[in-house]
Order: sequence, then structure tokens, then C-alpha cells
Amino acid sequence: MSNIKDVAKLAGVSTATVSRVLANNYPVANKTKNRVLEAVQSLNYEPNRMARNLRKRETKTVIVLLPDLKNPFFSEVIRGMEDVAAREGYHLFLGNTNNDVEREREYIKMLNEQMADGLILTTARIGKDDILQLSEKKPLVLACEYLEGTDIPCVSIDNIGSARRATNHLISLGHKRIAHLSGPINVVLCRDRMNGYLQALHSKGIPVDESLMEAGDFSIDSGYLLTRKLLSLERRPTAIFAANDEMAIGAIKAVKEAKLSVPEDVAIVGFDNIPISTIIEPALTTISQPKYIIGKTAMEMVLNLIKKVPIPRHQMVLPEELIIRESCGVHAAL
Amino acid sequence: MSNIKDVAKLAGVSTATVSRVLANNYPVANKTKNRVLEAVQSLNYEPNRMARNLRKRETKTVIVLLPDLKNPFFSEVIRGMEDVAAREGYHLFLGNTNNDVEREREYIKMLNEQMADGLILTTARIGKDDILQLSEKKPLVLACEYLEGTDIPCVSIDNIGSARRATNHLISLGHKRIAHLSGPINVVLCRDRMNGYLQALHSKGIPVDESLMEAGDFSIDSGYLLTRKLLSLERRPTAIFAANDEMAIGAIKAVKEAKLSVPEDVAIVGFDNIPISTIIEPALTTISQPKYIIGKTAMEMVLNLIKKVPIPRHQMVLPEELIIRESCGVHAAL
DNA sequence: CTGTTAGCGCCTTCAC
DNA sequence: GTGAAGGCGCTAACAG
Repeated sequence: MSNIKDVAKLAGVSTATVSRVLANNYPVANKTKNRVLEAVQSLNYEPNRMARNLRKRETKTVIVLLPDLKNPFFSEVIRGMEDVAAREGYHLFLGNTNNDVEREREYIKMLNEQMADGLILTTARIGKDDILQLSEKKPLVLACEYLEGTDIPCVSIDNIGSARRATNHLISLGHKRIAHLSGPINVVLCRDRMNGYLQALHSKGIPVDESLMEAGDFSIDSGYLLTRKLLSLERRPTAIFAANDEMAIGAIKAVKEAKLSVPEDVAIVGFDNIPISTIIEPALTTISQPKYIIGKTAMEMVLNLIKKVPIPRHQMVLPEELIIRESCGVHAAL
Repeated sequence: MSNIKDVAKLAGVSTATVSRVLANNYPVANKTKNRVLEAVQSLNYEPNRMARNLRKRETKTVIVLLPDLKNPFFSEVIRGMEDVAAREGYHLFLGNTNNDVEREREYIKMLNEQMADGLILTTARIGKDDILQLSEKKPLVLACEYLEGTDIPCVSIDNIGSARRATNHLISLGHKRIAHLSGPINVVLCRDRMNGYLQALHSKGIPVDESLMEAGDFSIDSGYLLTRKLLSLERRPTAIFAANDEMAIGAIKAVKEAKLSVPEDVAIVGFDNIPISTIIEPALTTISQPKYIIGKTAMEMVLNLIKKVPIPRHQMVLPEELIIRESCGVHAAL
């Protein structure tokens, strides 16, 4: 590994000149520049990032925390982030928290150790206070989530409104016994979706039956298991609103296994519109989020925070879409 | 942001002592230690990683390159990697290449800039020569892939043998017109799987029909599109061996859409055994790789390379499993 | 336009 | 058991 001194010596210039040529942000005579470039070439020189980062007190890196790598929803969000990061010369440091608060803290520690310039949290597990405190010291943006009562920059859809809309769709189809498969309740957007579900029931005067509300972990498996439980109820639900598509897919599996049919016996609505939701049978009615835009916007926001460019609005709420496919049909009672 | 000097001053010791207390690898009097720890606490001090990395000439970070974030196959591999990395105090730097050679080179550049101590490539796109050259300078391990004729450390299943086994399964069911949906042919493991397919045909004296061989990009969509093409052939295949489960799922969709049935009209075998392969109807017959172990072993290997611990064997080939579900059935011709 | 100099924050000798 | 000093490789300020 050669360093800047080696290059300087070979090119017969000072290290400062080498640095200038490489940064390309300062006038250097063409002749000198070429000599430096040749030296760089022949030594196969790559500047040491650690040294540069230390000196410049920036890393051009943003940590992006994901709750779960295998959730295809995020891959599209990430694409949006990557595209703007690349354009601005930034790298993503993808952190997989596996839904574990400790893992989340690990990465936050890395941020404090200045291994990155900023942080994007998608579906945070740590508490509101911790987030608030961190946000005061560091460029931090919430993606997919909205932290009520704070001014923390975030970009998401209206999870409450979307859930209300999904539930209302089921109600409009004639359903009264509508179950809700929630995600982990310590996640804000899960509580939001649950609240949207409850709001819809209330507004239509449908009594809430707590036995119809179950919390899973966003996995196909948990959707499957919880639906089996729901189906074994004395008065089983005629519809299920799941907080994500995976759980909805698990629910479909359980309904089919019980020799019942979707949507005739049980209508199902998911959330996220992941690719497989069009393949599964019946195809899933679901809420579609502008995934790419969420990612793009979130990254634009952190980069602005990092560069101390004022952000016009701190809280961006993007429109969602209800995509109607076959998993709801028309309820017999209509 | 406070630094080590601030801590030293507050504790009334030298920076060397602070460093020793924090590293905890050198005798320091208990009394002094406590004073330092208190100072660290009250200043909320976090050591600057860039400075430490520069000084120690190591980052305790391994870059892991993934061709595609949304492929659930890798999430399990990553879990294996994360578990051993965490145990040894290392971080993963996940790099999503989106199947793009340029993106791959970007991350390799980061390695050369010493932003990480080692690299794990899963399904590399760059050429054999580049990999070989890099491997001479840096700790590098191939996961899921095997680079023939080299001594580069790698851990994978026998892709050729597995593909042969999958194809033989179809042949044993009586199929003679067996199509192959390959992945991108610049990926080694795709060529391997294709070769296994060809070997199986040859060994059973079945002529190769090039019109039955198509190359996709591992996506559901490409599996769907290519299968439509295959089904429109004058003499359409009675079976399809897809190089991964996603393409197999796309194939199932296309077959159903053509009002044909799986497995009666077209039998289908996938590869990877992703979670959804049990949900899809019919459930997919597929090859299962020991995903977690692959990840775990690959990480153990790079860490040993990094620490210059001699590795017993450079090339690890792990056993795969053929999982028989409903997508093959028994061919009518049997 | 180019060179000299002084750190960035940390760890690691080498003294004592 | 502790401190002083030097330097990892780079960039930025200041001269010239």
C-alpha cells in the first residue's frame, strides 16, 4: 500500500499538490497534474479513507437501519436512497437490526463514534426519547414512520389514514367481524395502523372485539399461526386486515388449510404491495406505498441536514394507494 | 463531541492512560481506572473510530456484497455472517450491487481505500482475473460460489452436482423435454447450474434442445416471461428446471395462465428453498442450501484471513438437499 | 501555482 | 503503573 508521500516523491512534488490534484478543487498546472496522475497510476495509489475522514471530519457515509433484510418492501426504499446518495457521492451503510433494540443501539453507537455522517431509521424500535435526544446531536431522519408530537424530520405515508381506508373498504363490502393482524406493538407504524383500524370501526359504529386483534411479527409464519387462532374462535371473523403483506399471505394459507375460501369465507387485506402479492392466489388487496420516493426523499433530507442546508418541511406525508385485487371480493352479506 | 484529551484532563491523567483504560488490555490502577471511567461518563465520550482505525490500521469491518437485496435467500446467509462477526467484534458493511459490475467495483475500491479489512463476495459479476488479483492483496472470500482452477477461499454447495440432481429427478419422473431457466450467464453459479443440467441430459442420452434453454435475471418476472416463451413453442417442454425459486414461481404463474397445470402438464423444480416456496401452489420442489452455515463459514474464513490465522481448507463444499414437494408430481409418461 | 507546516484523535513505544 | 512524544495518512491554512 503506497501513500500520498510515495506519490509525492515519485512525482517530485509536495503532498499538498498531490492532494490538490486528487481533490481537483484547486488550480494546479497541467504539467504538474499529469506528473502526479502518472505517479498515482504507476503506484496504484488509493488514498486512505480513514485518514481523509479523520482530517475532514466527515465520512460521506449514511447509516440506514432496516428491521429485517428479507422484507422486500425495503429493497425498493433502499433503491431510492442509493440513487440520491450515489449522485451526491455518499455511501450507504446498511444495518440489519433484526428487530432487535440492542442491534439498533449498536449502530447508533457507530454514528456517535463518527463512522457515519447521518442516520436513517426505518421502523425504529428504540423509544421516542432516545430518538429525540439523538436527533438533537446528529443528522437523523425517520423513513416510513412519523413521530407524533416532535419536529424530527421524517417521510412516510399516513399510516393511520391508510389503515382506516383499508378497514373501511372491508366495511363497505358488508363485513362487521373484521380482525386485525398487527405487527410488533412497540413499532410506531404498527400502533398507527391499529389505530386506523379502530377509528374505522368506531366511525361506523362497529363494536371492537378484542379477541379479533392479534399482534404478530410481520412474518408469514406469525400471520399463519394467528389466523389459525382466529379461525378457531366460536364466532370467527369474516375479514382480516393484516398490517403487512407477509402476514396476509400467512393468513391466506391458514384460511385455505381450514377448507375455507378467500374471499368468500374470509376476505383479506394486506399492506405494502410487495411483488409476491400479485402472484399469491387470490391476489392480495393491499395498500401501496410510494417506496422509491420515500427512500429518495429520506436520503435527500439527511443529506441536507448533514450539509446544514435548510429543509423546507420537516415532516413529509406522501400519498398511498389502495389496490383492489381478488382477496376481498364482495361479501355475501352485502 | 469531546475527545480523549478532554477526558484525560478531567480525570487528571494522560491520554495514554485513558486509552489503556478503554482498551482494557494493560494494567491500570483501579483508582485511576475509576476516575477515567467517571470522566468518560460525564463527558459522554465516544472514541473517534476514524482516528482509531487510522492509528491501528484496521477497521473491524467486513464488506459483504449482495447482488440483490430483495432475494430472501441471502438474508439467512447474512444472519450466519452477522452472528460470527458480532462474536468477534466485527461489523458488516452490506453492499447492494444490484447486479451491476460498476457497483461491485465501487465497493472493491472502498476495500482498497481501507474502509474495511476484508470482503465477502456472493455471486460476483466481475471477472475471474480481477478476483484473483484482488485476492492476492486482500482478505477475500467467495460465498455461494466456487472459482474453478483457483485457490481462492470459498464456501458453497456443489452447484453442478445439485443441478444435475434436480434435473435427474425430472428425468426419473419420465420427462424428456426439460427446459432450463438460467440466471445471468456472467455469474459463475449460473453457468455451473446450467452445466449440471446439461450433464444430466447427456448422461441419460437425452438430446439437448437449445430452444429449451433461456437465461433470465433471477426475478419472478423473467421466469414468467421466459416460460410464456417456452410454452408457445411448437413442442413445449413437459418440465422446467429453474436456477432459482423466484424464476420457478414466475414459471408457475405462466403455466397456470396458459390454462395448463403444474405438475400435470409442466413439472417445475426451483433452487434455494426460499420461505415462499412452501406457500406457493403447488409447493415447490427445490434444492435447499445450508444458507446459515454458508454465511457463518464464509465469515469465519475472512476473519481468519484478516488475522492471518492459517485456514485448514480453502475450498469448502457443503451438502445440499433436494426437497420434494408438489410441483413435480409423477409424469404421465412414466 | 506550489511548498511548508500544523494538526485531525487516537494508540503505542519508550522512559521513568 | 503512568506520562511524554511521535506518528498513522491526509488536508487546510499560510506563505511565497
